[in-house]
Amino acid sequence: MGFSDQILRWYGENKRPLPWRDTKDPYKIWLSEIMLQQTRVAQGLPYYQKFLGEFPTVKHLSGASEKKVLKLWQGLGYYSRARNLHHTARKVDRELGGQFPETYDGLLALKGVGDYTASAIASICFGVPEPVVDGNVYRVLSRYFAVDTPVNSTAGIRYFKTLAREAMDPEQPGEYNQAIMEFGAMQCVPANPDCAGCPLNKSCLAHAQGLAGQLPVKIKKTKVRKRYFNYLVPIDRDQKTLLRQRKERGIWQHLYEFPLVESEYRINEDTLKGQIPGQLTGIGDPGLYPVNEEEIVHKLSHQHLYTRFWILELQDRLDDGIALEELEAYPVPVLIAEFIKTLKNSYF
DNA sequence: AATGCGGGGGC
DNA sequence: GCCCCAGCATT
Repeated sequence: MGFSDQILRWYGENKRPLPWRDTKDPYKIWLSEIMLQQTRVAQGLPYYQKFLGEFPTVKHLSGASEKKVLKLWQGLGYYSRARNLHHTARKVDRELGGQFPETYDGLLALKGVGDYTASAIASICFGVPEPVVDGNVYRVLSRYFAVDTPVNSTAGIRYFKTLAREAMDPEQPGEYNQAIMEFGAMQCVPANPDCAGCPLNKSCLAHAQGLAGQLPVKIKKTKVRKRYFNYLVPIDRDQKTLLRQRKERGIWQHLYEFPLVESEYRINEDTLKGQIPGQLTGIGDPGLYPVNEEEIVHKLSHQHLYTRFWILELQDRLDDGIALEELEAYPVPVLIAEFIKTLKNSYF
């Protein structure tokens, strides 16, 4: 029995019943694939259900505001996915007659759809024999065929795509693609895989050579940047506050946050006072009170954000003040959402 | 060819 | 603390 047959047999006996497994609706498959990019099934699943409940069709998603889409996406991370999702929904709805492209190339042209996602949709929805290569596939193939080429090198990416194409079952590409990914997620796991209990261990080359724990090989690149955030949380005489939308490139694009004073190094209270924009203070001398003495360290993949929040008590009225109850309508980073939560529990 | 982009969970 | 997760866009 060949590799693909073994994978498909294992899948038939072990697959999880996931909601996108019982459909070939391109909208639902596309939605699930975008959400699961660099995201575990357990984390993405509740978002998938939420989105389908709110937007049953691509037309519903197209008709929503970006703000609403980002709000529903809040907490899932990599927010460009949500922006591209919204953009592509409008394109499909308004320019493609509500129909998703049915070819690999057509799908690849959509924003937010790369090689992996185009292959996934094309194979699952339209039976196109295009192999998916995600983190699971890299791991399974590198072990089963004992390949130590770094999977994130240029040569590795090309090699594994070819290997994946040769290993797949072109007769049932959708089933096979889901099978190998599920096998990687459940059986051929990154750490401490249960090779003794694996039905493929007799033909797995890495297992024969005792190399399973050392594959796949990756070129590592971890450099964490430190940033220092001081958030000014205005409270005006009407108990209203202020949010601003992040427009610049970088983290959290298009999400909202309180007025931010950022610095390359840690600053003290007096320095911070000098950095408060006059536009914010208005008339009178505002009171500045720290909420957290100890910095909150918010960790992103490549950044550590050392953060303090300050209440800025204003004498007069904000022009665009937002009542505390209205804050929940705005898409905000988890760091801000957590703060708002504590604010409601303590300060008010 | 490299880099930036979130947040959560496992070990 | 480090690694990984149904990757993609940009430079």
